[in-house]
Amino acid sequence: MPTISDVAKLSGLSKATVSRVINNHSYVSKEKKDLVLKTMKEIGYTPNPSARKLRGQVTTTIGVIVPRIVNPFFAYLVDSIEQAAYSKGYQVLICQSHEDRDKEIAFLNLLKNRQVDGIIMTSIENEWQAIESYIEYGPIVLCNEYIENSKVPMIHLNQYKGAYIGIKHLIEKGHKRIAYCTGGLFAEQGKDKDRNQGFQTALKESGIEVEPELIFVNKHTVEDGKQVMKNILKMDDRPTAVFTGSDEIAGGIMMEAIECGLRIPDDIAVMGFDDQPLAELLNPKLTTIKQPVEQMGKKSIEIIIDLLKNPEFKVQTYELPIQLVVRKST
Amino acid sequence: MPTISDVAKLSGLSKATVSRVINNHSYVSKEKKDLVLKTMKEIGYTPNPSARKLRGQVTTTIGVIVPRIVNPFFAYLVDSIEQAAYSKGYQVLICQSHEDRDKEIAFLNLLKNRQVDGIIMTSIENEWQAIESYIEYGPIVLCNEYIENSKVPMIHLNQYKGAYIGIKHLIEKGHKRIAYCTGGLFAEQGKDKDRNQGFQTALKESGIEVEPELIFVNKHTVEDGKQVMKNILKMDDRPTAVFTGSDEIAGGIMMEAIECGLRIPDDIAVMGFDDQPLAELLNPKLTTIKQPVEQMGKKSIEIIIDLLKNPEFKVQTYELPIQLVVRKST
DNA sequence: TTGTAGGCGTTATCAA
DNA sequence: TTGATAACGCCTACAA
Repeated sequence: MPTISDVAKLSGLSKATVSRVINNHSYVSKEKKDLVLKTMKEIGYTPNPSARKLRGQVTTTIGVIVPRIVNPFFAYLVDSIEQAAYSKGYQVLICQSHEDRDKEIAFLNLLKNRQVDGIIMTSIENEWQAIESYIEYGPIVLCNEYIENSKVPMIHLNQYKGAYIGIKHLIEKGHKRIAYCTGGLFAEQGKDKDRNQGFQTALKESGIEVEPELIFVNKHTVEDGKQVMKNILKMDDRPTAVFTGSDEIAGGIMMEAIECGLRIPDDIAVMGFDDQPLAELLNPKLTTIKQPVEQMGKKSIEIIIDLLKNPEFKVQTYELPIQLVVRKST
Repeated sequence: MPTISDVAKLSGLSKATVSRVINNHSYVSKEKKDLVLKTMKEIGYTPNPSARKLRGQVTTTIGVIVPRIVNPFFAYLVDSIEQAAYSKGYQVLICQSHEDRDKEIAFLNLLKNRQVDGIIMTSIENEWQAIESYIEYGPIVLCNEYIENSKVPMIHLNQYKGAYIGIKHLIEKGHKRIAYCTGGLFAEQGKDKDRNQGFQTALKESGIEVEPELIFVNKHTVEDGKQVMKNILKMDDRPTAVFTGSDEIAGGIMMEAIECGLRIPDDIAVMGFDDQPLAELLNPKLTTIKQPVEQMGKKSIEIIIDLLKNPEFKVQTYELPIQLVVRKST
């Protein structure tokens, strides 16, 4: 692999001059600049990123932490982030936390180590305080997460509203007994608390009581959805609709329901969350809450780059629109 | 960020000794070793990867090139590779080529630049010759691709057989007019040529002619599948079955067919490829060809690490089993 | 068993 | 406008 010294030697100039050309610094004569450029091309020179990072330059790399890439929601989010980054000359380092606290910390250390210029977090595993302590090493942007009183920019959706309009839709369709699946624990604090509140408010406004046996917590996967449906089938007094936390859970629920001869939405209505490509592939097509993944990715990159270029950049919160997509499952 | 010098100073030892401890070298007294370990923990020291890479050490990083991460097949493949790598102490750098030749070359340059120790390629965009020239910089392993007479290890599936058993299955079910979707161009060479041959052989064995109007080329997405079905619906003499190159195309075909009132498999049988989670979510559940993604990932990592540890490692080809999964769509 | 010193490739500072 | 040089953090000959 040719180095900057090779380029210097071959063009009869100093490393310093070559470096200036590489980094588009001023005070290089057009003549020498062209010579350097030509030589670089000739021997196929590429700057060594490790050396650059070590020297303490900008890395033009942004880390993106996601729980798992096999979750299509995050795959699309990462993809949109990467494309936005690429168009601005940045690389993206994809980091899967696999919901592991230690891995998350290890990725945050990339900031300390100057492996990345900034980090976009799409999920949070550790205490916020621990995470926030890393902002002294570089910008952190929250994408699709929301933390009260944090000092970092957040690009997020109004999850409260998402659940609210979803449940409202079910109520309008005449449902009164609505099962509810959350990824968290239906607690006041923690994951999905905003959605939980949207759910409760919507019910309350229609004078419907929350029935604890219709709340399913810690559900994430297709398999979870199947289990939920199995439980519902055992009930004497079944709910007439199910609101879920993701299209995948909804898919599992539908699969199991159809397997057992139930008709959707006549026997039971099912509602997803995310609006993944899957939603349109299900039969009947899934009514769901659309999250504007592409916009979130683009905005996150925009913000983090602004922050990089101007550390005084005003930290604020961006809320993107979330909307109901009515299809055939409700 | 603390450096090795900080650890050395604080523990009253030299950088060399600290380095030896970090890298588990011999000839360090237990006493000093413990002292160093303690000091490292105290000040939260982590070695700087850039410095290590620059110094020309192993990076314990393996690059994985995929076309796009939003394709679930590749998402699962990457995930299995990452998990296998992690369990052996390696990191994985996920590289999306987005089917761009230049990006692929840029990623190959990671090898030159010593950013990664080796590269696993799950797709190929450039001429093989150009790619192969990079093996002088480090091992390249092909995963899910096959190149005649290459000098690199390959972990792949018998795609010929995949298509063959799929088509055979349809024929056994009594189908004689079978539409065929490929990601490539139905050429003698190039992408999907093995599948194409399996398709043709299976037909020939049953005395069925290939009907050019039933061949759909360059199909990849759900949207493509919908288009294919639209074309089929316009035909006077419709095929009774469709063999596709991925579960997603199959999903698009089913969606459109159902939309237009066709029953699956009675009016038209549909067959996928991959056995993604989606296959079980479709209604009816999709008959498909299962690709052992997890095994492929694991094997690829195994091979590339063997190669890293022993450059004399004998290069060979590994074929993993591919199998038919019969569900309800055929 | 431990320490010293040099160099990996780059960029910034200073001097010319 | 250009060049020499030091420094980023680490590892490894070589010396002690």
